[in-house]
Amino acid sequence: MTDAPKKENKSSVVRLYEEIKEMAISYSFKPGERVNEVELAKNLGASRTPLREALNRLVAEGFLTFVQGRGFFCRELKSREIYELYQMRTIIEVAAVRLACEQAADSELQDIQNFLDDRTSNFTEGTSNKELVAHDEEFHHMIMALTRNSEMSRLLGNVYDRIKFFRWIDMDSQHAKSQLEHADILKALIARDAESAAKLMENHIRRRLDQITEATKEGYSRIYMHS
Amino acid sequence: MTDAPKKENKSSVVRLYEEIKEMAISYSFKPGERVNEVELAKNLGASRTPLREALNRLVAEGFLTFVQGRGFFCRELKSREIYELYQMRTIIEVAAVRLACEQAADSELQDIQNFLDDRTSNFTEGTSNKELVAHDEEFHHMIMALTRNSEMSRLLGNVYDRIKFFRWIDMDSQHAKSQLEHADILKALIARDAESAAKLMENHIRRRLDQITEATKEGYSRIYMHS
DNA sequence: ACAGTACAAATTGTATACAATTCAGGTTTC
DNA sequence: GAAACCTGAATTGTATACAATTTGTACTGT
Repeated sequence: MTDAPKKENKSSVVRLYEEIKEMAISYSFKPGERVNEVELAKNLGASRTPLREALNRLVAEGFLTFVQGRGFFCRELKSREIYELYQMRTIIEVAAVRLACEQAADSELQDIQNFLDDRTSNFTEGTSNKELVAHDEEFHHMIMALTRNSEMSRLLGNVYDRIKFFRWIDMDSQHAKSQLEHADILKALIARDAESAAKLMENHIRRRLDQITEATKEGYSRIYMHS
Repeated sequence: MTDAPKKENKSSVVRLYEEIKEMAISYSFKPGERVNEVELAKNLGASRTPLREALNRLVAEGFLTFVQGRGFFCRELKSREIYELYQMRTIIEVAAVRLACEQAADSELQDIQNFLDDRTSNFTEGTSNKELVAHDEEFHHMIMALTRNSEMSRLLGNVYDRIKFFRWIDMDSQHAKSQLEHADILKALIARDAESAAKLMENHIRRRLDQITEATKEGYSRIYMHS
């Protein structure tokens, strides 16, 4: 029996939170744009009360900003913020891969190996960027799970969501190299070589950051980028 | 003149958020206890609408939990969660002190030196635990600020708030040793010795965690502690 | 032209009403 | 005696009403 037939009793707030979060991740709101509450409430089929509760959560998570008396706004596209988030991501994941090296069971590493093998064979030309990013993310989340630190996992999820838009743009010609790097990181983990696993992870992420800054400078999303 | 007569520009939501956050930090709500919305709203002089908006923010920040149809609850006192937060704190701060070593201006390090000197001379027997913790926190925030990473600063603030209750309990006989360790960390920073600064910071925090786990095991707050 | 102003429209801020759900208790049933 | 089951009270979930504030715009005087 699967999860399907269960009575769907998600509250409005949770549903709205998830839907609006998706919109924020993909920049359905334009950067800096004010969120019109009555309009959004009507579009999502709810009233302003649960809507504002959801918006307040998203403010706390860094997807929106809030100005007293003026309302909720989409976060800006600041390259500084992207940089900071990538720096944070690096720090967390490098530490995570070190912890994983000590704590992971052999079988867990084997699971990740299987996951990678499975995907490389199933890859086709038609795979979308979003799917590639999702796959990439899953690898990193699997490593993170080995730390047994749910707070850090949650944090990493938040960071990933906030930079996802840029990863979608950037994933074009990177997934092949990226997959090789994943394999290398895992190899170091299986060899229980924390030092080189950490180094590989650091370079892996730094390279992505370099690409992003390059891409934004070259105008991939110049329509949006402000500073 | 005190706070009363000035036109209070802050919205209800922001005021409620701050007040309830203080209550959550200090466990004015008992662990696991449900937050009664009408009662709390009455006590804080507002209606349920802005109250719930504030509560939703605090859920997103990890101070409260939310269960569909049952309402908002004070977070539990799980030693596992404390451990995870301390581990996260260690990772962030060790990385921060490394970054600070590269990036800080000499004058900024001198400022921190002055801050420490100032406080050691101003310390008296009557200083409360809360003040000592606040002073301790400020040192760490000053180091963090040297990374120029506002996202990491914000995160560290959240982590500190969530473990503050335990630091209050635990600060009793530690501040003297703690201050010496702060001086050592700063010395390593001034010498631009990232490796030893990182090592000192790691030990500094690990020792606190050891004390906390010890303290909780010995029953400092057995009234509260669940698992 | 342009800064300032007045005023209407749009929008946010908050209280309240009521529906939906959960909870507490006593009662019945086995 | 314990589990299942009612039923009214308490509590949460959400829509709506209206007050407070902000915004857009036409108008005014210089």
